[in-house]
Amino acid sequence: MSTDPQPVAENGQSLTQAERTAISDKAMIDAAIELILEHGTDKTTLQAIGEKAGYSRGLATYRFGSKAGLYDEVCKSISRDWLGYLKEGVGNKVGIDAMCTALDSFFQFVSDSPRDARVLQILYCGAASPRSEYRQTSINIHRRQQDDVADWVRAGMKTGEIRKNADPRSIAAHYIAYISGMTYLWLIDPKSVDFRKANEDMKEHLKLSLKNRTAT
Amino acid sequence: MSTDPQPVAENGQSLTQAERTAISDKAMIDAAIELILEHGTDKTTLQAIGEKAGYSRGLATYRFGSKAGLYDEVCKSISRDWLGYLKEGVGNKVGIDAMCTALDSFFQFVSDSPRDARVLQILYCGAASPRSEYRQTSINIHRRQQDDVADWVRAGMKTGEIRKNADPRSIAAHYIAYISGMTYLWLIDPKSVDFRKANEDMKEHLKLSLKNRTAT
DNA sequence: TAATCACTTGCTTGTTGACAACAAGTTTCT
DNA sequence: AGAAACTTGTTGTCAACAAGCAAGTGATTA
Repeated sequence: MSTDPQPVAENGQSLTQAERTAISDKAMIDAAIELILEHGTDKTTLQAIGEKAGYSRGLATYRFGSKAGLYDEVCKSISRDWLGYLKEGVGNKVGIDAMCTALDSFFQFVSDSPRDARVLQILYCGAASPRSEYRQTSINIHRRQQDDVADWVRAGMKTGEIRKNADPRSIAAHYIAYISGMTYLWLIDPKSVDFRKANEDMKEHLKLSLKNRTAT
Repeated sequence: MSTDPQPVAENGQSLTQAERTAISDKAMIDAAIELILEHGTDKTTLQAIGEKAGYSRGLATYRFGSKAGLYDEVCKSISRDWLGYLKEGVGNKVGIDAMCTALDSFFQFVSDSPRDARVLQILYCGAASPRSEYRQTSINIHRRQQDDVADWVRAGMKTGEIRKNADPRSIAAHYIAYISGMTYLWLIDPKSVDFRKANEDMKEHLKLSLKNRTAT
């Protein structure tokens, strides 16, 4: 629909194979994001995805193997974007500062790309089903997020900023659970939640509960 | 399979219509819970549910209208159980005490009925999809939970236990997001999370951040 | 009280259309 | 010419609906 079924480069020359697959992959992932937003994962069909991307009903299966395989790629694709925001914002920060900045980065990501953020959350939710074929992707992402946060906490403890009796893993679990749960609440019922205010409160809360009070 | 297709009361008398539907409804909801745990929502079929419950492949659709209608009832059924735990534990408590006790009640529910808890979380996740037919049920439940928590906070502020500048709605959102997110993490990757310890930390955290420090 | 008959409700079976997945074909690049 | 991208033909599964069968209900009559 939106794309030429036989795309041609700007200069009129024909495309390489690699370019063709890159273009069609992106077109299908974008189409999938649009359709998931509109109809949810269950009710979007591979036919609709292929045709919205400007190809045939069969290409999505051919390329990604299965519906779950495509969703897995969508999940990874959006995650990469989000990771870009995170790296840009947090950089080499550690401790409370890193945790607060990551909250800002996430809010920025949700504000800039609410559609992607919604779809990512929908896909994470889909991974909750037993036998979900992209569950492992969600597990890996959430494990890694918890590990990163725990590292920030440990580093903050080393500098003396964070109190010595903090439990990095437990704090990381709380922190990631907060983001995950908040995003879920925002997804199903945006009006019921003031994401910005909640994040500001969370930042206060982190400072209050993690700061070393015996500090110099 | 497990139940007689034409059930008969203990005394040998035949059943009333109401009894028959109650029995078959419960059998199908129980069967759905088992099958969702094993195969997830997508891959459990109405045929499998009907037959596991001891009836025909068509009864589930006939009774609940659709697969989503059945899942909606499963969601409500488990929610009622959980609400029982909550009422039993919290009773008329308010403030920090209510919030801490609710965490204990939830952990108790998850420990006593991990299968139900898992299925409930899976269904909440399913409600994240746009056009999910039981999304409204999830919205209502989460709204109500946030309202209850906000009321506890307000009541705690009135008694002077909770600091005057607290924002009940924001605190409630954080609290419910924590539970929701934590349950998700536990669901997809039980090993990555120590639910009991996280709850203990959360309780500490609530006391620390909500207590009125200008108190008598 | 007991028998019967019209009606309602619970439940099953037949059928249809939509869909994912696979296989075999066609077109485009190298 | 061969390989890779892409399309089309086909199959089995499933949700949903519709039509029918069986069991329960309640009023009437004797």
